Amino acid sequence: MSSTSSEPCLALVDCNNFYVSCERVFRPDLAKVPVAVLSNNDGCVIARSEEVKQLGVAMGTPYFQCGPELRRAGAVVFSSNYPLYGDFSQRVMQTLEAQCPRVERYSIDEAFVEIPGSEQTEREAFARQLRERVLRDTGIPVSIGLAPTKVLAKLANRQAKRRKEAAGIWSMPDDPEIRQQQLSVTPLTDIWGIGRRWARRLETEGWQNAADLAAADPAMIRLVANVVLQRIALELRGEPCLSLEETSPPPRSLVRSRSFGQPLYQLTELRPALGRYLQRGWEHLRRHHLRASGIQVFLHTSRFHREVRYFGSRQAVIEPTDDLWELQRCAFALLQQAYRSGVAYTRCGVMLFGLEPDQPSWNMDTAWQPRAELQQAITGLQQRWGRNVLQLAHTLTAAKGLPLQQHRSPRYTTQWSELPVIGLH
DNA sequence: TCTGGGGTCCTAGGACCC
DNA sequence: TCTGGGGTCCTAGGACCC
Repeated sequence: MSSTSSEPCLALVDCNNFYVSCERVFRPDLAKVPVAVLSNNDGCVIARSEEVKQLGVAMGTPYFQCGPELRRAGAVVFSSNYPLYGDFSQRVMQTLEAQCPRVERYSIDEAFVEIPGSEQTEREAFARQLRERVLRDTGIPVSIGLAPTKVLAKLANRQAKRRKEAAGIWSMPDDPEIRQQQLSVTPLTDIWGIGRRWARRLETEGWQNAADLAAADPAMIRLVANVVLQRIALELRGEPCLSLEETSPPPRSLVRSRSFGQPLYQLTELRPALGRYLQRGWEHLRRHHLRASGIQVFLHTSRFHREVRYFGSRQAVIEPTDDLWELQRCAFALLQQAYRSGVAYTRCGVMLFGLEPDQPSWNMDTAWQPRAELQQAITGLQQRWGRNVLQLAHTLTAAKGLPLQQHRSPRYTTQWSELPVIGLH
């Protein structure tokens, strides 16, 4: 077995139980206590501490089902606090970028990084140092999986988390036989990019685990499935097909939507809710100097009830704009078209698509000038005082559609008024 | 009673053009 | 009025991810 290899080495750095870890940074008293974080509207469990996993509470379990059990176990439960998690994510990523030659921010709690060094021991030492650094600088524990490709790094990360003796760092073995052995006990659904559907499909073709897929003829996989699966199979063999993307292309669309705290029936109740989501989307446009050339509005009933079901949506292509009032006029018109009366709506939302960079306003109609200045003023005030300093009045009129958030922790790092207070005793 | 939100990529099929 | 094949673009829907 060679401990030196010329293969480039990637690593997947993944924050452990990320949202829970964020909550614990400011609540060290919860270090050994079962902790769970709920989705918006306090609907499902979306992050679990080790203790909660031990209880057997699965990811995505509705809170109303596992709530009693969590209470019996003395668990502490939080509503999700995205400003806090976003801020911690930023800190973790910046720490990685300061230490690693190349970094791809993959999600709020994961990054692919390039690991320097030609020997496994050297790389693992680097990874170990990186792990300690992130923990020291941010308070967030991470796991690191090392491998020559992204798909293998994902699997290595799983082992880093699973194996106690790994202490958060695990390398995919270089030796082909040992690696094959490892892959042969890896079910298809553990592979990044293969969900339940594809796993079933591949099994009927005779591929039962990751080793089978790695050994299969790539052309055959292309034939049976598609190029995505073919690339995954090649990556399982150690042939890189997915490169490290340090810069991501700007998003082409954005969605803002929420479930309501209680069902809504009337257009007059839906408009303020939609107005709030639209305003969030508009803020994104302004922050990133974008305009939208299309808008879609959707609203629907609960997926979980048998009574009247309805999923309505309407869209329109529009002149590229970042004007809040114009967007709102379109959104409300579309809402009106998609709306059916007598239906219990549990969620609505708006999608802005065809996003493009804001052009200098060479064609600015003078009639629009005051409105552009007004928008500029709003953006300025929001940047200085926070987004809630100014909102369209009608969005405040009905609090009915507001989602439940009964367990939210303070926004320790993003609101002056919610800074943690350290007392001397 | 109570079940999240925000994305990407690929494919198939239709419209249209040369 | 008859005749063919191939390319591009767009959209809807499926699958997957965190």
